[in-house]
Amino acid sequence: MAASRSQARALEAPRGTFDVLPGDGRPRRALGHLAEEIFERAGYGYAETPAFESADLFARGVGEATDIVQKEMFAFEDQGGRALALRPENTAGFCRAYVEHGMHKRPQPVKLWYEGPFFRHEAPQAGRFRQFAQIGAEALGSDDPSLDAELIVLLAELLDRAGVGEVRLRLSSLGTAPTRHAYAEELRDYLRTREGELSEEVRARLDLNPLRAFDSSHPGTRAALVEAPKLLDRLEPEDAEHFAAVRELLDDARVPYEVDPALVRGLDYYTRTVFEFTSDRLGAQSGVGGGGRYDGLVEQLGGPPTPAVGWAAGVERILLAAQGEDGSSGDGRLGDGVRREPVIFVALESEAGTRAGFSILRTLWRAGARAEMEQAGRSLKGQLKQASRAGARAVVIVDDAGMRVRDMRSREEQLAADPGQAVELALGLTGAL
RNA sequence: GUGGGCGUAGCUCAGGUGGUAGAGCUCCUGGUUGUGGUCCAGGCGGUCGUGGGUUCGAGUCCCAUCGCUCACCCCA
Repeated sequence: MAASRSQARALEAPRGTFDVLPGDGRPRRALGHLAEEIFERAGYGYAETPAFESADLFARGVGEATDIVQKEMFAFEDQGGRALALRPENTAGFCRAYVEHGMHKRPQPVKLWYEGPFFRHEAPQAGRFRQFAQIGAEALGSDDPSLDAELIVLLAELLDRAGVGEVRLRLSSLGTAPTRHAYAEELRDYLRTREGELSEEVRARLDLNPLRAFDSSHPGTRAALVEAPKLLDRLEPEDAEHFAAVRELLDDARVPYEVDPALVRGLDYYTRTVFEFTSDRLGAQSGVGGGGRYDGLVEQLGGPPTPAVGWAAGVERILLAAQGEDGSSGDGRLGDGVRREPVIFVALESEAGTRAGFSILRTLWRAGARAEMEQAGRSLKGQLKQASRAGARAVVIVDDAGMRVRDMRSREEQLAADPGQAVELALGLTGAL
């Protein structure tokens, strides 16, 4: 993966980015197609927002106190002095678009899905990049628990059909903002009484966001948290009801999950339901997809009060998990099913053949056939080898005398009187006629 | 940002105790195979990450630096 020449160094892809080469391209595209199929069936419309937005959107949307905003944003100024940032996630952007385009006037809920690149300035690691792709879905405009369940079911289906293998689904509820804030106070007070046992990081964050203590792997912190009050026990009755309804629907759908009171998502906007799918096929970055409800976000961004749910899944992580241990095939579902039409290869035995060959190539394309022509000056032997590699069923060989069509299976050749007949013969061999 | 591992041809890697670069694969050519998927031969391809130092001489030793990678952290 690493280039090595110093000359090339300056021209390497930036740290934390990667090139998608043809080999990786197929499963990647297949994942997108799979997502499209799943979402369209469920009534989700494809939407896109810009790859960069006003930096303020993320500060207000994602949360000033989050790591994402505090230290991971690619922020910059444009020539007009506007403060912009590459989007670190999509929810804030969709909410902005929802407000900007008055989507609250549409039939609710508005269901959207997306796929695209996101940017976070983090130290790269297995499954973690500075530019990465996410597939995600959001449903805005209803607090119905069936939306929470629906989105989780859709994500479960996507992961399953992508072939990521066994996943774990953790589920919890954060309640609404006020209960969460009250709980944060309570937790902070509790943790203060055991401050000596906590890790330095957790102590430093105590004021900013005590809930984050639950993410810590520090032994002392974990021990102190065992006896800590649980947010789930502090939910308002209607939040608890909502959570129970979501669980009921998941039970009915036979989606296995575990309720994990320690599940705290790192974005400030979450309310009520939160969830995360993890896979042990990944390294330390075990999360393949996750999300939750963000009932206050649209309003916070200047829109009408609008409950909403959504999730995002990491494309690279799904691909990584779907790859399996052996590194290549794995469950092998992504893109393996696509049947490809046979190719017709146009071989040139003389330089003068280029014009005739190119004309035949265009005719084949217009006829809807897959066709390629020799363009590297190879010997005929090399051309046939190339035709083989390209998956050719027929080869049209053009020379000074005329042209003939070779059947790559029987190795038999037929003379063609003119280009029209050559095309006909070739199409006949590939079954395209 | 911090720590561990690693940086030799496009890819995967060899290169005890320093002596001035190799293999396999890929690609191309020729031969063979009925002009292709086998086999044989040949060829293209490397400022040994970079800079400095020690030395008559460094891919091999020392220092620095950059990059990759894994982990912490955080998250998709």
